[in-house]
Amino acid sequence: MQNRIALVDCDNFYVSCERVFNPHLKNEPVLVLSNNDGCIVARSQEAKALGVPMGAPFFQYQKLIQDHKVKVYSSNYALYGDMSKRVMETLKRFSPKVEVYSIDEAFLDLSGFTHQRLTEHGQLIRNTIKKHIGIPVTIGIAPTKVLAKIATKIAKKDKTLNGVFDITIHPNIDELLSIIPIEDVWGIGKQYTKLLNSQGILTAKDLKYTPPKWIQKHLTIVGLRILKELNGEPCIPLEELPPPRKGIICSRAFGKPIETLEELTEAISEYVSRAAQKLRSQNSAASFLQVYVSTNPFKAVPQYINSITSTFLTPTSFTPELIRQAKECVQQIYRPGYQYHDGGVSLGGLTSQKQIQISLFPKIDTQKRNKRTELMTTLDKVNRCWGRNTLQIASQGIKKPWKMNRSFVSPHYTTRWQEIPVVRAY
DNA sequence: TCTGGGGTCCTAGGACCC
DNA sequence: TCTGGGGTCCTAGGACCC
Repeated sequence: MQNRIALVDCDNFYVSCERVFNPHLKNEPVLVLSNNDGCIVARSQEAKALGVPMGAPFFQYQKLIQDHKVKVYSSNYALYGDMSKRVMETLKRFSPKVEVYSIDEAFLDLSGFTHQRLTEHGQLIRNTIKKHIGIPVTIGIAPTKVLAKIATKIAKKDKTLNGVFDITIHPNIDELLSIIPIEDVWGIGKQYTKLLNSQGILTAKDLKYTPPKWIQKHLTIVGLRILKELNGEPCIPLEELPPPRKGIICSRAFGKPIETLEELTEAISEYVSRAAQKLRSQNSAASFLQVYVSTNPFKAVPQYINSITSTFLTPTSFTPELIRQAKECVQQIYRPGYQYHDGGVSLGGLTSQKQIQISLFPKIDTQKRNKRTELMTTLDKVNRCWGRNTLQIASQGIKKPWKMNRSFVSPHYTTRWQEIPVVRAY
């Protein structure tokens, strides 16, 4: 059976999510910003056409934004995450094997559909997502993931394709590959582009015919897989069930610089609490925790960056215990006289909550642990239902002056009862 | 004033073991 | 006089992704 993979890629996903609930944004230039309104992370076609680059600092484009009346939004991950979930659920109707690759992309196994016209099937998927969720998508179909990525790229560029491109119906794939610059190939980043270009390898086609030995030597086995996939040989399997995360990070710039130990402790406690919740949601426990802090490298102030790791005797997912240990780290790491700009917590050495090594005094231990588990389960349930931090640990603070800035955030249309859009008939 | 956040995988090299 | 070799585990660093 021939291998057929479809990559379904949401167009300008964050912008599209905002547009679903605010039709006035249609055909207008729209931007979505990163946390703290720092960088531009999503752009509508109209904004791209104005020359706003991906990842650019927001403040550098203020003038252009005003001049062209560009609509700007802070990131609203609650909304995007929920919309993503809906898209993915709908996709699962079209193939029994779906890999949710990122918030806005999924690979579908369409190998069983080869007798059908896959382009038509793709159109059906596209129309259904648009109709049911309101999100526009582009679909690329190919024998391998790397080629499906390229097919999607082509479908985005060539408007006559109507958002769906099956690369296998093209009579000459090499011809297509010869106009794809090497840096547009999935898995080839900046450094590899530099290296490959220095060898005269400029396009996807060039890479396809480079000696595999040379590629493996310089681009490791990862590069070799890309080469094989370009040749139509599947090497990167579809993963339906994502394996549990091996580490969990919560790090973020503070809404304003922090100078006191108290505020730093609060902010780090908050980050720990969020990381712990992610940890429990995948039923893991952490065996060590790392705290890091840093000053603002873009500012002419005394610089200080430091991190510290602390391990647990028994892996844990109990927020108070994680926070207690993190607080000790903060105390060790904190130096007065600096303006702390950002900080983070990472949880590592993750093990399954069920496989935690039982201590020498199981009776006491098990009892205590069960109570803690119950407490955390309840806390997560309450917060899921009533909003984050309905229940929280005292050291996370109340006022939170360091909280991130989101000046242009849209309502949580789909995840908060109070913010559901209201339609009025006049 | 304002410059993102969260992940993965691979390799090389050192420590250690038998 | 002659001083091995293979395996595993861990970590740091470097590449990549969205």
